[in-house]
Amino acid sequence: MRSSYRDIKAIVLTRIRANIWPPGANLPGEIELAKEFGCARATVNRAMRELVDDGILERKRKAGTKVKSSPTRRAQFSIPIIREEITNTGADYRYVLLERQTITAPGWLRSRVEIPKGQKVLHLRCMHYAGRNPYQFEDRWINLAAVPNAAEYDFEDIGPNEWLVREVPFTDGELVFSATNASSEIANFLNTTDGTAIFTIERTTWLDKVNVTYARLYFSRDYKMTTRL
Amino acid sequence: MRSSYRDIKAIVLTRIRANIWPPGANLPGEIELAKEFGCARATVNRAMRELVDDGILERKRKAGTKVKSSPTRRAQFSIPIIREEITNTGADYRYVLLERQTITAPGWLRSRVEIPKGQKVLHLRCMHYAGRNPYQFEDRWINLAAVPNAAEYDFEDIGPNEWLVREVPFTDGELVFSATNASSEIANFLNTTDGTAIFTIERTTWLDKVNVTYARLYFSRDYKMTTRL
DNA sequence: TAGTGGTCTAGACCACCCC
DNA sequence: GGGTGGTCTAGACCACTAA
Repeated sequence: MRSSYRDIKAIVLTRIRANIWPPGANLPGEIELAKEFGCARATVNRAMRELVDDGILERKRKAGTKVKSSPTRRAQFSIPIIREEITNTGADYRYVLLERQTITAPGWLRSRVEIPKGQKVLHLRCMHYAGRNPYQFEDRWINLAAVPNAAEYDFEDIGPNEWLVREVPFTDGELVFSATNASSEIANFLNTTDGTAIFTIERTTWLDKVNVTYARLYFSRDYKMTTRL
Repeated sequence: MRSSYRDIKAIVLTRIRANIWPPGANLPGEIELAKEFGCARATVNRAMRELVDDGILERKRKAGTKVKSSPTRRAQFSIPIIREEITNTGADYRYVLLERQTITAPGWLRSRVEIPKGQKVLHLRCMHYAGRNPYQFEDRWINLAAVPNAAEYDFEDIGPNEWLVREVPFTDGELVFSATNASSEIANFLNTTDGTAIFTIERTTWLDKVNVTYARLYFSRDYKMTTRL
């Protein structure tokens, strides 16, 4: 049996680990490798392209392929729908809308997401529970100019995140991870004490340069986000 | 000009956004799409494969291709070499080794990373600075059975992360993100007050099931990790 | 069991960019 | 200018799995 692109990836990785091709080294060209592995050039090409995706190799036309000198492995993760994240652990998911209010976009929000002055936004605050335990407090603003039908939806049964993901497409997004000391209000929602370190995600999404929504997600105490490389 | 795989990706995304193919909908098969776009099936295949990678589509043999019902976009990020992360901001990078000690792996570490009893590990504690400001406190353990030559390296000039990335290959890794209240010791290192919320990364890597290293990285106050979707 | 995606091939043309 | 990777093609066989 000839080599598949998976075989080739494995072989290349082995050689890199064995220091046959140390960081910074140039690899043979695709044609030569295809000859060595007894396969078509396209097969080698696919293997190499995936290794670039994985952050192992660098390629440039004419210059060739080399092992990245500092092999910064790329990690992939996905922000799951919170309902699924909770039910996957076996717990019951419960959602509560705390507040729903149409307001004029405040200055700090406008400066953050480039919303014009006077623009109306929908402000929502909600809690997500895993069984009896608070799981996440969500503080969210939705740009009503970008999502007019949000104004008619009550968000009593379905959280804004889940609703938006299903109803409103987006082209760009930003995620910011940080740690926050719980304010007394947030501590109260999350059933913990003032000042507790809270894992926080800020999420912003755009549809073709127009801001759709901005959210701050405060997770319960001891929440950890895990990723494999 | 015929369609390239990039064109096809763009068209498919447009149709999904225009609700021509709403979440959960089945797409035509590759052969049919190839006919529509006037290109080879392989070209369609590549476009579709990448959309699966991006978290937009799901595919199963025989069942066909459908739009993910909850389009969980996957985000990619790379953990940069800390030196580069700092010098990229224009600041000077400074590294200080605080402590270097060979010890028998403590129980909590063994249980976490499956190191046999009695195994020697190298324990390092270091600080990374951006200019005059503390940037990260690193608490690291290196499995000397997996990385014997770490015992002979002094780590005075190069941080363990950077050294390991260059010297020791790994096959698997785990990243855990969380928020921690600073202990008085960590607060001291990071020049902040007790209890400050600290963004924390735990990183574990293995080489073929053998643990290489485990590290806890405590970032300075207000550190944020940003990713685009 | 039949239909769909998964993969491979041999050949081709092209774009980029280092020398 | 010429070598390298980037992409596309037309055709083929295979593997999985829903029906």
